[in-house]
Amino acid sequence: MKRKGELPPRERILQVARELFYRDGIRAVGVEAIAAAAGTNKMTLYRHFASKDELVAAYLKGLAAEAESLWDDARIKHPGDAEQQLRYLLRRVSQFADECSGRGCALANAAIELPERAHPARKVIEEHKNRGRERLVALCREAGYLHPESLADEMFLLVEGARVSLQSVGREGPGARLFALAEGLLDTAPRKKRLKTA
Amino acid sequence: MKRKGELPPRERILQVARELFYRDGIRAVGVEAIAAAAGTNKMTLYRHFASKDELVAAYLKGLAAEAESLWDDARIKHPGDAEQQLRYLLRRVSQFADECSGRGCALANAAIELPERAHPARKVIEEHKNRGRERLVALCREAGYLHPESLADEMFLLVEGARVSLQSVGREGPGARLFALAEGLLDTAPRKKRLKTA
DNA sequence: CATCAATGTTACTGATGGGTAACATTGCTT
DNA sequence: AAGCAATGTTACCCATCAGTAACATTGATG
Repeated sequence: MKRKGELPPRERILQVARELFYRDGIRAVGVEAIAAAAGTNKMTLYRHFASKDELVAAYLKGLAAEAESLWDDARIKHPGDAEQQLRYLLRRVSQFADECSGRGCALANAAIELPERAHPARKVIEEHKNRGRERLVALCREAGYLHPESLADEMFLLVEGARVSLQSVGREGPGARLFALAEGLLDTAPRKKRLKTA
Repeated sequence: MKRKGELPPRERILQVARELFYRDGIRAVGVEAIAAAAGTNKMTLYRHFASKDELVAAYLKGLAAEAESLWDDARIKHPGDAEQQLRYLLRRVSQFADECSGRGCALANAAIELPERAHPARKVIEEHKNRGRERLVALCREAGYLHPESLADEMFLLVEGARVSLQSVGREGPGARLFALAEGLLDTAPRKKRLKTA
């Protein structure tokens, strides 16, 4: 049944999982619905994923990888300029918040839906968020800010808050100010004195 | 079966719902489990709540009411002093974030678990969060800040971000800085010139 | 053409979940 | 004691869901 021009079932399943898990919630979507929407069936799904939990973990891992490629984009667009990289990331994240249909961050949502410490998805989520925080601190430091950890955490909280609040106060809520607020931070946060290296 | 000294079944159910829904998630907890943990049974539960969805709405309404009593506390403790009220609220919220077992805001979590626009819980959540935002703006204005909406939204995002990030980066993460960051905001945000009224 | 791996199909299990019916019990009130 | 409302008990119905077994089909490769 392999029609040319079509992705293999595993990829189709992951793609559909992205849409359905994100839109309706992980617990609200059954594996059968995913298989059907992917043009395949439960049996094939279970040949590629050991369990629903593993499918969820794979789904989140794909999202995390994609999100982390943003950092590479930033480095490529503004090589050597940490502050511009920060602003670039900020722009992209704000833009996403504006387009994401009000469901916020899929990783954060999954963490809320799956509180069991042992769930395979939790490791993916925690590692992703922690890496993001560390990278943010590193960029803030590289950009010469005086208190990089504090500034990075503030931006982190603003971004997380903007995405989660989409669901309760909507796109017109406080999240709409994310870009302006965070850029204000970058503008006014204290920096090291620029010592002329020449 | 009404033993003296015990709360009536409705209250016991709501209390148990608070614990279980919050700890394990709404979709993860069945009504039967709640009834049993409340020392009663499904039939009695359904005599007090038309459906699980209504029980969820009632559970969240209770939480919202309790959270909103914080504003009254603040007004009583610091009457006429909007800035001190803000700092008081901030302290209480930070303290909660430190003690809440890492599951963050039950209202925000519920919004993530229940994306259906028609769910009776959504109205409770949205109204609660919007009221909170409005009250925050009002307090910031009353405290004489120059840009009350902007300042209020920034605090709102920090608080929401701190609570949601508990689940992915833990209590030692960026959320641990919530109090310091938000107080810094109150310290440095621009205010109207204090015109002597005397 | 023969083989073999990947996929499809159907049907099933066992568990759980929301919700209800019918009837028994309790305890307060008069 | 009688009555009544709230509660308890048991047994259901029906849907859904994760996961599996057994078997049929396809398609590319040799």
